Amino acid sequence: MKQPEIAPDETPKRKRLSSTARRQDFINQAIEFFAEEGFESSTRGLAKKLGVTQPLLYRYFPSKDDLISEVYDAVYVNRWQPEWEPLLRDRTRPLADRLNTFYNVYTDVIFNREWMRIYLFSGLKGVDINRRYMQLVRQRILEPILIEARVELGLPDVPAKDCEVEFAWIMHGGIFYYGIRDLIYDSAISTDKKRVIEDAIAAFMAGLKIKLKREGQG
Amino acid sequence: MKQPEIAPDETPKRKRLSSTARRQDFINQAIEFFAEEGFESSTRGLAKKLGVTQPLLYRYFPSKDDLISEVYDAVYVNRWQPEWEPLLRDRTRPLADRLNTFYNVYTDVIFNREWMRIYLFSGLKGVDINRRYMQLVRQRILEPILIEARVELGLPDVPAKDCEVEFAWIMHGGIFYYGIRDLIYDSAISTDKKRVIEDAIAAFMAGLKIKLKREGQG
DNA sequence: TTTCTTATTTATCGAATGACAAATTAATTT
DNA sequence: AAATTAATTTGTCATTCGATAAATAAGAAA
Repeated sequence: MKQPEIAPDETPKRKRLSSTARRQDFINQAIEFFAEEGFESSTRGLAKKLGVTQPLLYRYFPSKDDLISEVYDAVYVNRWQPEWEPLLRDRTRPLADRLNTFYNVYTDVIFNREWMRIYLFSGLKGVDINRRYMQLVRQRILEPILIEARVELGLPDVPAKDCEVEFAWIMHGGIFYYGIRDLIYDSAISTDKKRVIEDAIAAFMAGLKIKLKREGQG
Repeated sequence: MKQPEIAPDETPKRKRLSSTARRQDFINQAIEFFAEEGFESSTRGLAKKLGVTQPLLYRYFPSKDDLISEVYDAVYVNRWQPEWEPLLRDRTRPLADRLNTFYNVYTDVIFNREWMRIYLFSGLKGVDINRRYMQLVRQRILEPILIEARVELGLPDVPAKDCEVEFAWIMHGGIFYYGIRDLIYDSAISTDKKRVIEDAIAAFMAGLKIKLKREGQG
């Protein structure tokens, strides 16, 4: 099939974007690209996806690693919502309700192929941003939850013990791993996220109640 | 510094191993190597670790991918212990006891850096052996557990519902994610694995009891 | 229009990669 | 000891990689 010579304007002109717009576009598409192909994938492959030549990337980022750092920031830092934290501390609602709301909105953000794969790839690379992210989860999510639980059970308002944090991690990790099964392995059975979260939280609350009261006695 | 000419025997002679021994050694060290460096790492890097030249690898494996397949088999297939399954079905013991024993011995096998990293790397590559492994866990571990739970609670012995399997996955995933935090992210708090497992199982059993009885009524 | 700036491409470099062929050397067989 | 077999190394090739320098072209300023 010959290309009909109708439109002489069809010659692909170079698009020129403003520096900042182009840069942001590069980062956004780099997230998709590296999430799918891994960080070891080539800058040429990324350039192809972007529809530009490979050296152009180096006009915007000094090196591949610098670009990757920006990808981390865009995924880990920018998508964290500060309103999650007060939500968990809203004592006008039962804690179980708050937890359900939180984990539904939280997983709305992180349960997508991009986020999950970037998280796993960067974790395997040993980048310290992952460790910092887990500290964030611990301090801003899990420890507040444990304090709220004590308060709701009428127990003294003391900081959470390590083994309690570990217990909260089990619930959090269980929910997280559901996302991995769904988005990385395509192996989730139920697609009813809300229901899965509900059951996970119910078990956590039941288990925590027993655990805290037993500790209170011993 | 000159090398002192004391020992003329010191000249590094080539070691010659039997074909099968060499092959097995290659696979074992390839597990370590790829677990640490990722499957994208070079065959030259592996050869250096092995103390041989890179082309020798091609005497034993037709291609890099073939070697990687053998690594999968060695990790996923060979380390699975068939005795785990009857252990879960031993009705002379309370189910909670059986679960504790099982998860302690199971995690003795999979909670090591090699296993965990190979699992995550291959999962991200989308190799189907991961999906098959998860099916194995579901059919040989989780579904049997759910049947045993029904029996112990005096409920009718019917196959597990999807949402029950999902609930069992939450516990399993919670324990699994504890391993990831410990071995991949160095972020586990408690190193008392036994205790963490105990709490996870207690919450699961408490939650399941409620869940099954409620289902039995509705 | 002409000049100037800068976004983008072309061309290329040196290093690293998977893979193969041929030469070498150790062990086994005769 | 000589001959044969097989394990291992040396040498190399074609690609691909991240990165840089120089050339080109689009848009803004004059």
